Amino acid sequence: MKDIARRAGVSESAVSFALNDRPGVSEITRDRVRRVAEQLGWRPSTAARALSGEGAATVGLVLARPATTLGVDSFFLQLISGIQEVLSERQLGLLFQVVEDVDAECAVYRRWWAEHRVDGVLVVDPRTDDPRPALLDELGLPGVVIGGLPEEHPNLSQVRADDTGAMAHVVGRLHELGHRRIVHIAGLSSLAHTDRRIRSLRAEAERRGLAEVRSVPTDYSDTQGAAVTRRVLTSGSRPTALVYDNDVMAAAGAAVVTGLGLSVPGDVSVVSWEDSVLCRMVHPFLTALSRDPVTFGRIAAQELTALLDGGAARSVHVPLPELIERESTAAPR
Amino acid sequence: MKDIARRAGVSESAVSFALNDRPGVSEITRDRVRRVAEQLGWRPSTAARALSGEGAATVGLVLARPATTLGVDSFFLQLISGIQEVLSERQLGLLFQVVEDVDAECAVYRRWWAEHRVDGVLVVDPRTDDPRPALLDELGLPGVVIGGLPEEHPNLSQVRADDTGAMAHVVGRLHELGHRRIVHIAGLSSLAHTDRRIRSLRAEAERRGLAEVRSVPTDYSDTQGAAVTRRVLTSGSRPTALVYDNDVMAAAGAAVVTGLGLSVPGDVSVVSWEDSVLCRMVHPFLTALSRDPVTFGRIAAQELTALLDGGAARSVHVPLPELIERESTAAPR
DNA sequence: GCCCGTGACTAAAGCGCTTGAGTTCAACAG
DNA sequence: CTGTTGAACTCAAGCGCTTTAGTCACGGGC
Repeated sequence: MKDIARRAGVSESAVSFALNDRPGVSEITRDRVRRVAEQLGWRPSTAARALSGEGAATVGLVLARPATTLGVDSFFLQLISGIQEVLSERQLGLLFQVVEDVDAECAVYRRWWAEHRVDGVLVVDPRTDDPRPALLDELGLPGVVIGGLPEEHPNLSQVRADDTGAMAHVVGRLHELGHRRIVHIAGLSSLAHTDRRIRSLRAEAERRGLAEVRSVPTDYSDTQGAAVTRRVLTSGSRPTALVYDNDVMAAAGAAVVTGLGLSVPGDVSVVSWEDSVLCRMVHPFLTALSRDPVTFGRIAAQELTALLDGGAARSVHVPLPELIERESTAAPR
Repeated sequence: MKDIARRAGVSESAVSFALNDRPGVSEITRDRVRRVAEQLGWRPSTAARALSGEGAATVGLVLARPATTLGVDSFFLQLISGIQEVLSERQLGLLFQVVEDVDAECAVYRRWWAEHRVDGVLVVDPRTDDPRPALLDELGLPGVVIGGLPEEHPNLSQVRADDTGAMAHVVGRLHELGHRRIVHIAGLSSLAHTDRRIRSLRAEAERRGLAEVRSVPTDYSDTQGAAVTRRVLTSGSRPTALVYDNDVMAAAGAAVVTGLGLSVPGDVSVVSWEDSVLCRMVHPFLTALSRDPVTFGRIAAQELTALLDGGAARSVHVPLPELIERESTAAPR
């Protein structure tokens, strides 16, 4: 900037004003300064900016998952890609970290905030009893929760997926087909959306007078998905429809169904709460709820930038996922 | 730091020395300062550090892929998780960005470096004719290439996968089983490792006197994997073994094989150059090369920190992937 | 002709840390 | 007892930018 000032024949402050579209310089000087800056290939040093109170021009995202559980998930990279679309428009960086558990995640937030590394964070995988909102409050760190907590929160924005609506839709469709015994092979019970889905299922079943409907939580792995499937199909009165909380379990589960000599969808219908190549890769092709993680990310990032611009926290909803009916659902025989 | 200095009764510089394990303070003052700092919950401001010449304590990683191609890939999150293990030990942040293409990637490097946002970068998906090494050279930006370029490079470290060895192993095993007509359904031909695998295949086939062996490049998608599989199986003399450059294509391909009324592995053996849940989810289970992306990332991050510490650039190799033989490979009928 | 207001621009402090050039003082050799 | 050394510590500048409190000149109203 000193160079620019010299070459443009003005003071450093004038350069700062000119380059930041602040009043205090005439249009013609502004232009001159801009040209010189361009010519010199000047870029603001984020460090200096951050130091003089502007914030770090960076948002943080930490993913709390053991290394082994990673990579089952196509959801995340797409989410991030949506986030980036918005962030890069505003020249915001994304500081990313993966850690083992929520405690470590909290520690990361503390550190980032103390070191002035981020201006705000995107919180994923909200939990039923989540320590993070309180922490962000305590720190005063702006954040948006991707997925939605059970309650509203005065300082955090939330991007909510309508799990209740989606569940009602799925159950409705299955009921319509004639299913009355449905088992929901759920994900981690510590996650808020798992809990939400389980409750919604119960509520919807009640509303429709379906007695034999229940949820079984798992860890999302193909192994548990398969194990639970085997168990529910071989004990008690057999369900005619299975709803899986992700694609991997659905695929593994469908394989178990056929392995037991039953047919999909003849004997058992299968629905995956996540669409991916996998659903079109196993036979029969799996009926799936298709969410749009890219849009999800985009919205979340927008909310965060709004928050950083001083906007008030709020809750927004992403569009209801669409149920793509493929070959794995039909009326029960 | 001013506060710490005051409370500990020393100058700010003494505090700096004490906290950074630099000589110039007695052990007893150092301890005192440390205690006060601890008590005050002090954390260095990265911005200030960066500004006074210390670097940004951050490394960059940009992924150049169109949004749609993302998420097919379990490789990346695992890679990143390995990277993080090493980075977080050293309190280094990871600045992450996904962009559409390599040009955009180059622009990001320029910006990051000009803005002093990163100290070094991890370069993924090296290409046959890659503009990035030259750029990093021009900028003087330290980098390590994950995957390995065709040639060595004076300033960039490389973490190389032994594609040649792996290919030799796969072909050797198939030959041993009695296969003589092998088709390699490769990935993007612009990627260096694709080229390497194609060459290795040719070389190994020549060495073993196998005439009917070839590679067909694709875009890694299940669609192209399926299409190419159909083509090679229905035209000319039918291969007895197919080697796919990723798991998604292998699974899609295997489905096509059975769809054509052929049996896996009776008529056609299938090998996937990537292991994942998917390989144990389709029937028959797929024989796969099992790499370890976490280790890969860990090694890459280590090389980068070495480089940042002033070490010389060098090439290291990751362990040879293991061929996990499942149900999709056998002697041809 | 004087005063004030205003728009254009400058001077200088400050953000939190590092660092090289001092300063002080105790210990020790001569 | 003096001179020297070196360890322990302080001073102050500087990193690149923002920002507040100016300065300065010009024009218009009285």
